[in-house]
Amino acid sequence: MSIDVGARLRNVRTTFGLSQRELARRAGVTNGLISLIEQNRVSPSISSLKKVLDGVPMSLAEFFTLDLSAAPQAFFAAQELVELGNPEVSLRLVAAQRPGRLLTVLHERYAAGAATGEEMLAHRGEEAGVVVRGRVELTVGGATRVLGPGEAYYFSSQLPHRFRNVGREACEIISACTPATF
Amino acid sequence: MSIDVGARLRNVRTTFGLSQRELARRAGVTNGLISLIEQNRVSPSISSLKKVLDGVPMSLAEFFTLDLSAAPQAFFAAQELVELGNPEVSLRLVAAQRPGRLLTVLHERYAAGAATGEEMLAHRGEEAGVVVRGRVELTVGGATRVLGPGEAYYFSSQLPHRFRNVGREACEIISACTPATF
DNA sequence: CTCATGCGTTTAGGATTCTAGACACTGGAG
DNA sequence: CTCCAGTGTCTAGAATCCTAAACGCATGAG
Repeated sequence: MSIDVGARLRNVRTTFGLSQRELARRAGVTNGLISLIEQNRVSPSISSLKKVLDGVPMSLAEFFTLDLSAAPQAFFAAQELVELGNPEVSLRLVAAQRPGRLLTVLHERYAAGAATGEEMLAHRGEEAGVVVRGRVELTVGGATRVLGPGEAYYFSSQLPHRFRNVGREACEIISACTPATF
Repeated sequence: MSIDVGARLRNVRTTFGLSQRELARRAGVTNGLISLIEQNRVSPSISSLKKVLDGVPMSLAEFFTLDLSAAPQAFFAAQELVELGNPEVSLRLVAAQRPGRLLTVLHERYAAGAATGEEMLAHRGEEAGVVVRGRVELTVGGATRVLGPGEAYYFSSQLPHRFRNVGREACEIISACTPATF
């Protein structure tokens, strides 16, 4: 085998921020299998590799087309950003496929009235961003503020936080956080 | 499995004019395995599918990227022709990937002094072509003739035949044969 | 500290793939 | 016709994949 399936899979999995167990759960296989494949201790059957990639999701064609030796891509067209959200809250990730990435940079778009959810978010690291369109209500550790175009934020992600679009139009934010959480 | 690996492999194999046994020999596997894969009776491991495709040859990326549902390609850039020969005798095949192809059309290029080999060729079907550059000596069933640019040939492929470049420059031929032998 | 939760790894054994060889069929030569 | 060489298919058993369950190691909470 000249092609390193294990390294490819590990790259894909970590790029999408999944643990072996989480990917295994989504794919309907065991975490042990993911481990064995990533160590090249087995050469998976097409059917099981297909199942695993469905959990990402990624096609077999994309998987084998990945060029790991290529110099990291520096520029990305809008269409190249990877969509992680839903129709209400669109989260478009910059450089999703870059291995060992330390930053998560997102182009976020909230429909009118949309929010990050009922529960407050809280995770490790720090995050910051700038509003580019519309008006967004940001709550951080008990404090709440409405931000408009050109205004920005920066806080420790451990503080419970939530974004909510309080305007009547869609709003857009460019955000970053570290370490990479997506 | 939504992806039909068996049909894909059978398409690839027949497109290249190989029998299950011949492909198996080149790939270093058994003909039974080729049969089982093509019937989707097994889901091959990546390592064995890789071995099989190496016998064609074709990469895993190409294999999974094949779009069998696409309308047949009608036009081909020079770079899209598939090289089947060697540095001495270059054979560039038109529409190599088209399944169920009845014709083999080649852009052939012979280096000075190069020939199709010591042995005479003989196979089923008929073939024809036109010389576009240089001078080529063509032997068919005991008769020999030197052809130059604009001259052509047509014969039953059962007759033993051989091509030899007798000029001092490279020569080129556009040839066709049916049924598809490559 | 202990405990709980999460991580990747390892292993025995059941499930599947793969090989070696035989089988049946076809087309061409003598 | 027989014989030969080619084709694809099938099957028992060896080899490999895959699962289930455990392990050891971290990190964070109480």
